This record gives sequence, C-alpha cells and structure tokens, in this order.
Amino acid sequence: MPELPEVETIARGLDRRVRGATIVSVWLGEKPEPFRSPPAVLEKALTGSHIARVHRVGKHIIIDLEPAGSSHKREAAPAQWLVHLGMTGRMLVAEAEAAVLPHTHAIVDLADGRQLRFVDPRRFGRLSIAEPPAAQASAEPGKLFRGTGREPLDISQRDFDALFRGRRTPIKSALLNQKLLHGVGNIYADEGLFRAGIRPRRQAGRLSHAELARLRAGLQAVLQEAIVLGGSSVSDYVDSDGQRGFFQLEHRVYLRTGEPCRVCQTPIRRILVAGRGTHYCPNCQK
DNA sequence: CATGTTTCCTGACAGC
DNA sequence: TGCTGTCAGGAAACAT
Repeated sequence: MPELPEVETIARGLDRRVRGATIVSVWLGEKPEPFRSPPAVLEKALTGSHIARVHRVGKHIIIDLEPAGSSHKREAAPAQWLVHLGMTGRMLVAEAEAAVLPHTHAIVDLADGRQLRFVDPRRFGRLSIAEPPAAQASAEPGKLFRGTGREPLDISQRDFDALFRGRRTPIKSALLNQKLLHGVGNIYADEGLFRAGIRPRRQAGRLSHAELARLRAGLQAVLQEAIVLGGSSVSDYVDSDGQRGFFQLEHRVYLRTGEPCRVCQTPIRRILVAGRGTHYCPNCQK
C-alpha cells in the first residue's frame, strides 16, 4: 500500500530513469476503472509529449509533460499526468520485449524503445490528466495539480494545529483524511501516533498543543526515516526498479498485534477505527 | 458541513 | 485438490 514514503521513492526512481524521454504512443486497456480522465484525453495529452520531470504531491505521482518539438508547432499546453497507485498499483519501466504482466492497464511507448507500464490488479489506482484552464497557457506548468490537502513534511506547527481544531472525529480518522493532510495512510498514521504517545481514538479537536507538537514531530520523523529506507514493503510493494523497501523492519505497532511493544513489552492491541485495522500500545499511548 | 457507512476490486488465506 | 467465505484498504459515493 503505497503512502507518502513509497510514492516519493517511486517518483524519485522514475524521475531518474525517464526524465527527458519522449512519448511516441500510448495503449490503454479495456477496463474503465483506472481512467479518471476520459481515455481520449489521456491519449491526446500523452502522445508526442516530452517528460520534463517526475515528482510527488501527496500520494500522487506527478509527471510533468511538455508538448514535443518547437514551441510554435501547435497551441498544445503543458499538462501533468497524475498517477495514483491505490492499493496495488505499480509503475514499471520495461523494455518493449519484456513480458506484459496480468492487470496491465496502460503502456506508454518511449522514443528510446522502453515503456512505462501501469499495472494494478485491484484497480483502485487512477490515471488522470491535469491541464491549465482552457485558452490560458499556465505560468507554472509544474504546479497545475496542488493536491487535496497540506504536505505533512512542509506544514508549520501553527497550520498543523489549525487543521484539527474543533473536530470531533478520532485523530486517526483525521490523519487519514486527505483533505486535511495528504500522503498519510494507515501505516504512517499508526506509527506517527505511537511516536507521539497518542491513542488513535482520541478526539482530534481535544488534543493539547503539546500533543499536537509531538504528533507533528513524530509523523515527520517517521515519514522521513521511511523515505531514507525506501518505504515499507508490506504485501508486494516494490519501487520502480523492483527493489523492496526496508522500513517495515522499523514498524513499532503496524501489523504487530499481540507482539510485545518495543518500548515497554506490553502486547500491541488492534482495534477498528474509520473501518481500518489500527494498531497501538495501550501502555505507551494515552 | 461534519461524520459515518458502503462500495469498488483481486489475491491471499482459512476451513472444510 | 478445490471450493467457498472472509478480509485487506484509498477514496468516492451515499446516508445520516
């Protein structure tokens, strides 16, 4: 399940491998679920474009596109290809001859003979195009898509506190809400709350300033450490080079139900919050 | 508007 | 072996 650190790792790998490549043609599969923009829009924006940069916003991979060739060819505007991996989505760079995996929904042919392939068995992932408003050449093509919430690694403490003010929902639900913070999913919500010593069901709006400061620090620490280790490989996550991450070895609560807490040896407990498996230490978290 | 619940999907796994 | 049922979860749709 790719969250912020996994998506960051994948985006960095893709940037290294396909930045500067030119897209010559596109194949889109029959299943409609992966296409959040109409297939015709995807096809038109991608075909003939040049990949200027690959980066991350929240859990989205952003591929900045530029119209190919000299600028006065057509009035084609810069656009962005947005990829959300959902639960099981993958973006692979492959040689054209390589076997096509089952559940491949899109294949983008590059001028150098390689391909970018989107594979997603569960089809929770989504491909879309962000374009500047009609007839208005965007001044900042790299920033068309701004995401749905705030970046957890950039946000100030003041803004972080304001996100949760007055909310009666459990803090874990608030952390998963992409309209508040984006990029945090089930793993890093649980791990961040553990580091902050806060129980997942605590009402978001009732946390003290000190607790919110610990939460922001814990969340940022866990995200940054995970990026360094290439993300968490639970189930079958691998990055764009097919490499597994190693942060799962550092998990203190996630998927450790019944195992002793690494700090106090109390068995880790599992409950359901916002419909998701939620793990915490009943002794360390208050 | 805020919050909770249901839905979409397939692979993995338990139980028989 | 092979079938059935259950579960996982991000985010949108829907209900309260």
